Parts: sequence; structure tokens; C-alpha cells
Amino acid sequence: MPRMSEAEKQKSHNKILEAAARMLREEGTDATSVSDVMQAAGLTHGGFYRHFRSKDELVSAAFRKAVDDVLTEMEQAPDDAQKTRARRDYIDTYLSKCHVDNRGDGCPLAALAIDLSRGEEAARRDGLAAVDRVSALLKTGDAAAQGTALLALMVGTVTLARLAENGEATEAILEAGRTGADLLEKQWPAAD
Amino acid sequence: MPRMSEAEKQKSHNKILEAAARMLREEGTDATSVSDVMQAAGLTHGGFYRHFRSKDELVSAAFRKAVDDVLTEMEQAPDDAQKTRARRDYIDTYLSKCHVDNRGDGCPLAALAIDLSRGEEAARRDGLAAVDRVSALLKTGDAAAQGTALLALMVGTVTLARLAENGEATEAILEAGRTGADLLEKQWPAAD
DNA sequence: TGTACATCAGTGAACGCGCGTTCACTGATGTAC
DNA sequence: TGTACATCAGTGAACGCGCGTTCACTGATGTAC
Repeated sequence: MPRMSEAEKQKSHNKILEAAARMLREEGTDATSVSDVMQAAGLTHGGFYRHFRSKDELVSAAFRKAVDDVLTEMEQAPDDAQKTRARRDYIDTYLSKCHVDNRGDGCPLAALAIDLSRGEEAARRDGLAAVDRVSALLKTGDAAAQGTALLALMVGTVTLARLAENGEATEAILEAGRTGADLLEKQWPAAD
Repeated sequence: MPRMSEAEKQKSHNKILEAAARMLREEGTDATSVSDVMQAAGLTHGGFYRHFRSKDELVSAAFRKAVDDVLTEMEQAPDDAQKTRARRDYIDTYLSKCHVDNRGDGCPLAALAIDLSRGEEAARRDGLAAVDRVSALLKTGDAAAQGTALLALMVGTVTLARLAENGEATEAILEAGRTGADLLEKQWPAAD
């Protein structure tokens, strides 16, 4: 059966990355095994090291892919009106029960920031780069800090909401987050 | 050498809980082994099951202890003036570099909320109970949602700040969180 | 108060298991002539 | 364009290792008389 063509290899590579990006967000880095990822990608574990040098490298690559997936739409907005709309949609979707219930394709920071912060320096750098990127997209004016605070509130809200099992408690936490986000958007103090 | 007296057993029990409460917050639930905890408590791993039925039970107990440790001071404030002061201190300490750098005796929700949310129902219940308890202490008026939003912002801020390695980036994220917290405290919309 | 005995906290070897990683192997792919 | 051969993507067995948990054992503790 082997060997596959270069095009086939690229397809396998993408499948592994996609499976990892989903599973890592669902279960965390420690609970996601290389074998599980390879199986989800339709391959066997032995071939993993033709694609990545280590599990750590996969985690980094999958995290960056997840960030790209989640942000491309917002970053591609051509003008200010579109940007504002994309930003609104992002916040509304972020603070929704759907996001809380679907970790696998949700915010990579909400799912993995703690794991990354406990890992190697390279992993933390990836995480921090994502923070900067999302913060920049979220701010309404000049204040970078506004975007950062908004992101922090959103990450915290979804993290806490994921502790709730019944819809009522989840919704209460999300609603608190929405009210807070509104405040941070509209009342952020003008830069000095 | 064995057997120890009941008093000695209680001391061992407390040592195990304290070691676990610290190590779990530092490394997370998956990366903290029963053997590591027992060693940190000055015991050998085999005796663990005289104290807890499983690792899951230890995680729950240690999380609850950590929440108690972190909140007792604030909850014991006798009058409103003391409560306000304790609340202020809590927020200031929470959003400090010291808290970012010291996971082991920091906020158990910032350290473990994700792990708990991925675990058994009992673990999630413990986490949600902690959210309710802290939220109630953080709100300034009648609005429970205010406390929840403030907690979410604080948890998110420290989580993101822990991705940064150098003091400058950490401080920028913390400062954004502080400004946001101020806003949530002072500008929260009056209840209808 | 003293004695006989059951209890059980703590020890350390052992259990089965899944982990990340390595390796010999297969055979289609890509390349050099 | 056809042929010979090196490359290497993917397979599946195997590696050492640390995990959570169990267990036979020890001997001081607590209890019953």
C-alpha cells in the first residue's frame, strides 16, 4: 500500500492537524494521545513521526491552526463596516451556549491557554501571539487594553460556563458575560 | 513503625490535602500523580487509599480545600466596611503579578476550572459551587451577574497573563484586567 | 491498672494498562539515465 | 518514453516508563475484659 504521493501526504497531514485541533480542544493536551489523533485521522500511530517530530510539535501546530480557523473570517473583513459587523458576530457567537457546548471547534485560548501556560516556552509564545492577535481585533478604538480585557472576560465567561451542566446555570453565566462585554465595549475610558 | 494514632492520621490527611491543593493548581490534574502528592506529603504512595477512595476523590477534596483557603478571610469579614475592604484586597491581589507567578496558592478556579469541566459531574458541581460562592462575594450591589462577570474577567485575565514570560507582557494584560474590573465595579447597570 | 487481641496507618512490591517513541518492513512514488 | 533504483509514507510490533490501584505485611494503637 505505501508509499503515498506527496499530495496524499499533504492530505494526511491536514487530517492529522484537523483531528488534533478538535481533540486537543475537547480533551486537553494530556488526555489527547498521539494514537487517538492518528486513529481519528484514519491512520495508524506509527506514521505520526513522518509528519511531526514530537507530540509537543503537534500541539503547537494544531493550536496555531485552530487560531487561524477561528480568526480568518474576522481578519478578512475588507472595510470598517464589515470589521465592526464581524467583531459583533464574533462576540455574540463566543458568548453563546453553542460555543460552550462545542469545545472542539471553539476558542483555542478558552480550551488550551492553561495547558500552554504549563508547557514549554514555545507553547506559551504561541498562546501569547494568539492573545495579541485576538485582542487587536476586539478593540473598538485605540486602546489595546480594551481588546485584551474583552478577551479575558470572554475566555473567563466560557470557562466558567463550561462548569455548568444544566442550561439555566450556563445561561446565567453567559448573560453576565454579555452584560460585562457590553460595558467594556461602550464605557472603556478614553486614552490619555 | 505503623500503626499511627488517629491524631497522626489526621495530620497525614491534612498534609496530603495541602500537597495536593498546591500541586494540582501548579501542574493540573493529569500531570499530578498520586505518588508525587504522597511524596510531597512525606509518605509513600501505598498508604494513599487509607485516606481517599480514588484520585478523583482527592482532586475534589483538594479543590474544595483550596477554595476554602482562598475565601475564608473574605467570608469572615464581620461588617460591611470590612467586607468592602476585603473585597478590594481580594481583587487587587488577584490581579497582581504575584498571583500570576504563584499558581500553587492562587485561585483554584483559574488553575483548575477547565480540568474540572472536563471531569465527572461531581467535579463540575464543585467548580460551579465555587463560582457561585466567589461571585456572591464580589458583587457590590444586588446584581449577582456583576459578581459573575467580575470573576470571569479576573479568571480570564490571570489565565492569559500566565502565558506571558516576561514581566512587561504580564503587566500589560494585568493592567487591562484592572481597568476592566474597575469598569464592571463602578458602571454596572442598575437592576430593573 | 494490666493483659490479650483486633484494628488499621503506612510500607513497598506488584498488577495491568496506555503512553510517547522507535524500528524493521512494505511497496508505490519519484528520479536519474 | 522506458527502465532501474533510491526514497519514504504508512504499518504494526516492540521499547521503556510512569500511571492508578491492589495487596501481603508490619507493628503501634485502641479496646474489651
